[in-house]
Amino acid sequence: MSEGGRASGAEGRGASGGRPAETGGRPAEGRSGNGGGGGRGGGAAPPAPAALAAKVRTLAPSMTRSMQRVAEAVASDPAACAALTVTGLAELTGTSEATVVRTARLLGYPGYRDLRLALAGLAAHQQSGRAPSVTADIAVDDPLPDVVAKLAYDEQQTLADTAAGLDMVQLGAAVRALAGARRTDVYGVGASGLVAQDLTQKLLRIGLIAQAHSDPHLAVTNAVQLRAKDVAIAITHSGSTGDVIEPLRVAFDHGATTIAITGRPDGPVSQYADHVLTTSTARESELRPAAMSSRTSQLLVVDCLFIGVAQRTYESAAPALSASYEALAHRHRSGGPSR
Amino acid sequence: MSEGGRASGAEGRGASGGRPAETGGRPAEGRSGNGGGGGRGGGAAPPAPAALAAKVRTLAPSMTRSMQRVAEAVASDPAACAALTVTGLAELTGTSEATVVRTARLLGYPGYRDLRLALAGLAAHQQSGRAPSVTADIAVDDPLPDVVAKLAYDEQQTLADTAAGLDMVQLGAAVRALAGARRTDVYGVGASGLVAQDLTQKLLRIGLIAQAHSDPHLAVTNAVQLRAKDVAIAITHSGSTGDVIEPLRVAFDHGATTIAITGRPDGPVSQYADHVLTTSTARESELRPAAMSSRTSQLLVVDCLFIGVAQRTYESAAPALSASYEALAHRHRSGGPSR
DNA sequence: CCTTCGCGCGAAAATTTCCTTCACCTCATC
DNA sequence: GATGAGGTGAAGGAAATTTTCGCGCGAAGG
Repeated sequence: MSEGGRASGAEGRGASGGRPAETGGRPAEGRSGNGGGGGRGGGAAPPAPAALAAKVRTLAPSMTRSMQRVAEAVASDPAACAALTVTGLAELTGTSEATVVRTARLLGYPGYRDLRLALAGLAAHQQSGRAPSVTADIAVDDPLPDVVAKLAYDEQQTLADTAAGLDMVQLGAAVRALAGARRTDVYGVGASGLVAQDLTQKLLRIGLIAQAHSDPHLAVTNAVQLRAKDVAIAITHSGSTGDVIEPLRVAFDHGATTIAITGRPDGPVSQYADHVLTTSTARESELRPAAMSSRTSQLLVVDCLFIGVAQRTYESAAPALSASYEALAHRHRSGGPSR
Repeated sequence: MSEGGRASGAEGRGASGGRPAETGGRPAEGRSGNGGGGGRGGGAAPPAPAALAAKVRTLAPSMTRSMQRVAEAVASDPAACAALTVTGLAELTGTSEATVVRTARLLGYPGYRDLRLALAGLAAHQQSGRAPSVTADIAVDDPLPDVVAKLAYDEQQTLADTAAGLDMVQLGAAVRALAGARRTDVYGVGASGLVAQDLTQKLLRIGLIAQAHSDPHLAVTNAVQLRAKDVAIAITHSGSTGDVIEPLRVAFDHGATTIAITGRPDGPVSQYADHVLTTSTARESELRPAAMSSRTSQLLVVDCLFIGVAQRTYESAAPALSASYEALAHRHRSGGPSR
């Protein structure tokens, strides 16, 4: 075979651009018959992107009986055929390997191998095509895979909504306040309490002084200590959680810069907030309380705050980050994953 | 690219005799096979439909250098790799055919042939999706709007990867265990501790008995109390957090059903886990530690668990949900401060 | 009805591609 | 510096794909 090496001739990195063999030019079109139509190098025959079924129908008349059987099998169930070897497909269609290869050639591929690749792509394409009910609410009898898909989709949606709805001016102001704060208090109860803690953990990691409060009494007690240049953040989805508003009000009255992260910017909490960051409110269903998606939204806002602050205080944040990382290293069991 | 000085430098050093737990037998044999749930024995590991990039990132740390090169090539340009034979890809990555095959195996495919097929499918998939312009890492001098966009995009990606990579068999088994549990303990420290609390809060809301532990000592103390029919869940991104593994081990030894939620399914934590739920690992950058995206991923898994359990226990969950909702209603005020 | 010819078809050889085994080499540990 | 445990690639074997070649069926002509 003069064609010799696609692979061997590759000689490496150039390969990424064009495929090895073709670029070099075929030595001699020794291949008789077949009009060379199959070769990608020679003709302008596109490997057929996804319109395979159409091609099958177009070419069907010019096919022999056996080839039609193969073509039909391929067109009707690409996924199944992609999983079969040449021998398997031959058996399935009651034909021979040679016929399968001939069919692949007729469809425009150099051989069965490439047809199979295209088939796999087509199958994947079809797979993605069907996901119609994902947008529906989660039902009690949804199978697990649907639950996962719906949840992931919903949360993605929440993220997009949040990002789109974030007021950059408010965010910027909040970041500036945080970056220059002497200390920062974060108030949140329930699910929002976890978000408050998350923010606190992050701020501590870059060397800032921050504390989260879930206990309303302690929160107020601490809020009294705040003064100008300090920052207080209240996190509440409803915007009307008294236990969180109260400490924020105290902080506000004592001259601290106050920030509210809420899904209801028109709620009571905003009264005492210098800056309001709005989280998105996703539709809720019985199985999926609002708290669930609000958490996702809140966390994104918190992350944005964190990154923003880290950027502005990069000089001190970077060392602090690595320091906290180092400090934790030994907590990971040695003998762990080898690599 | 992310591997410069990979985080795991910490874990690397110890490596005293511990094979990655993947295939290794469990320390305590003779436990129920649990309906073939165990994925390790060569169970029905899904060959990964389109979540290949995620899988690469998940498994990259447990790969050798050469394999990482192959994996990276595959992940960065699936289309090009799909066009290459085993020899071609070996040359492209400067490795040997054996290494390519080994990598394919590690990614969950029987051999390179099947990886190649999946690659073709992935390529077709990417073809349809637009190339997002915000894939770059977050830089120190990024303006705030870019930060928000990138963060949101990254987290969306993380969600998609997680959903795609979740093993439904394991998830189903975990849900069943939780739904039938007498009590549930959840272990997590640091950022994962917040996720543990989140899960606990949710389970409590539907009337289950659950408790989160961040204190390793208390966690172990509690783990001793567990017995068959109880469930213990460990949440750790690294898969090698001793403070979390220890209580899980104790629970495991006492006969409880154990579940691990980790980004490193090959890590030590899996040794003591009846069911392993894998979270996705996003690429990390200096400003965006891995802990950040792992949290998103973990939360999705936790949400899936929650919904799954709520479905299975709907009769009791629904009333419990509304009851807890009612109980909190008065905490939200419409006007001024109360109390 | 028989012969001749063309052509579709498949079995098996030829070849490429993929997988496995084994020995070498590197690196880490003692 | 010795020792051992993998990572790594080269070569050989297995499986796939592609090509070759001849059989058999049906049609046209004798």
